[in-house]
Amino acid sequence: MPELPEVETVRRGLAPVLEGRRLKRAQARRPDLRFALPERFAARLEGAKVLKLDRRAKYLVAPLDTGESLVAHLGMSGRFTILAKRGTERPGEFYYADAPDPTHTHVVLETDRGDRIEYNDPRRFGYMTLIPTDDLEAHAYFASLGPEPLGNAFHAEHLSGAFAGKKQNVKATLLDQRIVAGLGNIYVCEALFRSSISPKRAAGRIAAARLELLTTTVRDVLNEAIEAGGSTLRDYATVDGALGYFQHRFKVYGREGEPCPTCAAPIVRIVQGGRSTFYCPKCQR
DNA sequence: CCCACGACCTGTGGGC
DNA sequence: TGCCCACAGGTCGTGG
Repeated sequence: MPELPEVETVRRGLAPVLEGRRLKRAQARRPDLRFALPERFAARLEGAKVLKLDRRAKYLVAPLDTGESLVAHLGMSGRFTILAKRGTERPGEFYYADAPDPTHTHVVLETDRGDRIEYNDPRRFGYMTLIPTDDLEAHAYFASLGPEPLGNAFHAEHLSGAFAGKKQNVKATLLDQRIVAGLGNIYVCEALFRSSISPKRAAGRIAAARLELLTTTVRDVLNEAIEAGGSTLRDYATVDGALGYFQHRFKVYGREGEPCPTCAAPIVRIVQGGRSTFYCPKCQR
């Protein structure tokens, strides 16, 4: 599920049930996700008050009143489900229409208000840990991250500096979290399409004016996806029963062989760095 | 340092 | 129906 917009959507969904709540119970059903969970993981969570729920790049970061922060990355298939106490659902909470396979529910949290939050992750590429809040910025997960694409430090000058001299193609370069933090395979394809930049072009060989456009399209595509509630590629419904069905229509991602929305030439799929890239060879140069 | 590639793990969908 | 392969939203470690 998760690129930046999806993680942000999860953050917004979880914040109302977590922020200001005390964790009455925590359970780790296995000792590891992608990496080993820290020593006494559940015990260190139990009794802690969640001060806030933040996002940095694709990480969720929850500072606790114990001085530690719970840090979670959803990997490829991680998802949180809120099982709100019956009758207490509020707007902003959500569940997935297709219930996750319970055999892959690895972490369960219960708040002092009676809400239950489950972390499910079949592929187990996700990870969680506890880091002293004061040490977050220096931690290996965060120290080398580039700027937030929706923040003020992400602009054309940043990209021209980071791209200077790079022979690597721009697609792979934009996936490098040290250059911009939070982009993933889908939104890189979409932003390059909107910028008319070929994914095969060397990052160091993009004119300044096009980098300006690229920063704009990156922001736009992320903001639109966040507004749409994150593109989970699956339907989800809001707890209050509103028709929450969401189908984000990508322009190129996953559309091999379909006509380019601009010029009708077929969208092409290529492999770069072992991952699929979708683009229009006529529009993107 | 830069870059390409395999590894991690499970599920799903297409082709035969 | 069953089997096998390719592929999936991300990162990390290794080796050139």
